[in-house]
Amino acid sequence: MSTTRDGSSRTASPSTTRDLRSFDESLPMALMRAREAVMRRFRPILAEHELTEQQWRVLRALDDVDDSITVGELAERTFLLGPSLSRMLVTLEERGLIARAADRGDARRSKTEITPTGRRLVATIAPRSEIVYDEISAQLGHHDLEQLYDLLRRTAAVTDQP
Amino acid sequence: MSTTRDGSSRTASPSTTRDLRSFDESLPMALMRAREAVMRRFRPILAEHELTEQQWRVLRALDDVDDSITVGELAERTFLLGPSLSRMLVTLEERGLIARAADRGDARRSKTEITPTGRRLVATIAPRSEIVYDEISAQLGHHDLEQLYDLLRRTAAVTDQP
DNA sequence: TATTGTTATACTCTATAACTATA
DNA sequence: TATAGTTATAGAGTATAACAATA
Repeated sequence: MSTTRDGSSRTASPSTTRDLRSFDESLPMALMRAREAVMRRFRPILAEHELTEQQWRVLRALDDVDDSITVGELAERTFLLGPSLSRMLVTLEERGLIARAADRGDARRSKTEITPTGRRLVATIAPRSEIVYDEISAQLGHHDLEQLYDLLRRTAAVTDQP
Repeated sequence: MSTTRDGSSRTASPSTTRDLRSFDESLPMALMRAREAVMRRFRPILAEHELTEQQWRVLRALDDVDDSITVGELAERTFLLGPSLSRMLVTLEERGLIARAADRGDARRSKTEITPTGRRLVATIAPRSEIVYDEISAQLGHHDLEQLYDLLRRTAAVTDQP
């Protein structure tokens, strides 16, 4: 690698002004490429179960919490907008994968939880997800993988406070 | 961090079977969160210039190559599907940001290039992109940032050959 | 017969605003 | 008056198939 990023002009650059890191090497693209590589293996598995990537995010997020959570909380965790999520929850409820109930105490809030059927679906898909994970773990090694997580966490933290 | 990922059951896990890494900690989500953090700062800049994230990817990819490239090549580099790209190119051409011409030699191929207007737009936006980049660079430090790139590259390589 | 790119079609998600009902 | 969630609406991207032109 060893790309010059110290503010000086880059070696192969025809421009005198400071360049963007080349497209292929830009951080957003590097992140997207890594994610694509992971998801490319995983999307067919989801498709078999007629789940979109976003619906899977919702199920996984709900599978993680033991209790039910509000729509707002769920939107934050899944990076989905309220309106998108709202309609997705209708679909997932119709499929019996999630259940909703009004919050006792604050009737504006609607609490969502995953159903046993939903948990079974997650449990069915989970092992296939592990295979992809293991490939990456084997490739990078445990130490480097943890380091990747750490670097990603620190990157995400940079712009957490807008 | 130090999550147990060696195949043994996890400490806080109620399940006897092998768990998924928790949703928040899953690799795709970690990658998405990092990317979101970067793009959250950048999207408003693109919106000012009425560009979507995908249109920006196309312009950046074309700005990178000195020559014109085929639609297929462009699709690969930008992670866009042919039909999506095809329609986007019409829009970008109408805006005078790109130009297309039939390939001499193989009339099936259509070669695309960025126009001077397109390059000016990229040059206008680029410095704002650098600010975001510098924040991350400052936070992680040069060494760790390069390491992040290296780890992302190795992650992407894992599933390159399906 | 295979390849390159475009069109057609249906669906999903994004994004913003407006609305309902609570608080 | 502010908040939580839904509905409305417009637009963009995804995905697959079908198609035209060319190799």
